[in-house]
Amino acid sequence: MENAHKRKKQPEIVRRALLDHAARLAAAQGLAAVTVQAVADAAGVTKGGFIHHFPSKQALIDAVFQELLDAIDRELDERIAADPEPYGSFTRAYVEAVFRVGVEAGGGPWAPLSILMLTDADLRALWVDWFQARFERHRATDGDMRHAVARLAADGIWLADLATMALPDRQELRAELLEMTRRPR
Amino acid sequence: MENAHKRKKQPEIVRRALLDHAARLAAAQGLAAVTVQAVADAAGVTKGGFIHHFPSKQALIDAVFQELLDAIDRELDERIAADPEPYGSFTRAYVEAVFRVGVEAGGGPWAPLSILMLTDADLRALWVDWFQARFERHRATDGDMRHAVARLAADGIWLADLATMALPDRQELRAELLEMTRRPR
DNA sequence: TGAAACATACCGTATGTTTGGTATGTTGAG
DNA sequence: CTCAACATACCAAACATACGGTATGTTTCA
Repeated sequence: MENAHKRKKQPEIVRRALLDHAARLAAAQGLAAVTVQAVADAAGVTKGGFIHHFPSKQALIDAVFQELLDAIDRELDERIAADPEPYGSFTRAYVEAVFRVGVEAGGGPWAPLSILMLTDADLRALWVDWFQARFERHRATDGDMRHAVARLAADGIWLADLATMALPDRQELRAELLEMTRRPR
Repeated sequence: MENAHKRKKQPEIVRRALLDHAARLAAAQGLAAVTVQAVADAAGVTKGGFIHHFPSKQALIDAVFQELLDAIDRELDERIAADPEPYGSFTRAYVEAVFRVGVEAGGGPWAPLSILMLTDADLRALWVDWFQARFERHRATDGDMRHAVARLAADGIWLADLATMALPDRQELRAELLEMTRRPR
């Protein structure tokens, strides 16, 4: 993507590249590595070009975060819709989504999102708001203490993944957490 | 602590202040806010004074991290020693230590330690090593999957605390996790 | 008096942002 | 249809700031 000056203009492509590379950089090397210069370089654009698409660095970060949040939102919706049993369906979707990360190459939306929210206090607040609102919708089916424990453990898992910490057998762990979402007999 | 130049010199006090304020800053505003200047100011000292006690910023960060790790290590030892039942004692200590944070004012060692290890990759590695070694000592009593789940949930809890996320009734949650550390009947 | 415990002044660098310009696309009046 | 007027999409450079670190001076204490 060299010399954008003399090529056909493709603002959507550039904008997308900026968002993607920012997320990638954050996941790979932390938020500190997400500098305007680095992102611009990765997207094949100068700092000026960067600032044309996003008025500030924070604006880009916010946009990335919002996109990731939306992606997770959609993923949860899909999983819940595909689940025949309403009871605990939200928690199951949450757990499954987290476990998907370890499998996927890019790590899905979770990896960069984790980094961002752990580093930036404002984004953390956004995450909290999002989760509260989301959980409110599922309180009837996922309000049990066991569900809360399962989700908290899931959080612990992506935290462990983030730190590349060794974990007990993933499949067994996954089964255990999913079992907690079922109605106790 | 103004004008350290003309007051009685108290190196231990200053050194302590540097460590404490660094931890406090990290917990409150992230590792990015822990600049040499900010820490020095908070401790009522100039950059020169800072550098006299710690040869570099990283040296301070490392010292803070090591101190927090030691503090947690001791806390776990004490709790385990006071626990009459060996089975699951490490996990119980871990869970209880995490729950103490929400109660304590400063947030205990966990808050700053979390921020540090989540932001700094090298410190993360140190944490992982520490935990591996620590866990190895307790594999016999705390090797069950239920123990792992309880600890992961505990991690999720201090993460929630970090983000000041609302949680279900803490006492009930604590009881649930502790129950998971007991021998299944 | 000498060393420890600071303070002051300064440097190089990296970063986010601003500015001023240029090339490309779009639109609407005649 | 066309061409002037405008808007969009960039580039290149300069700028201001904040950072970590160094070098050197000054005060206090044993």
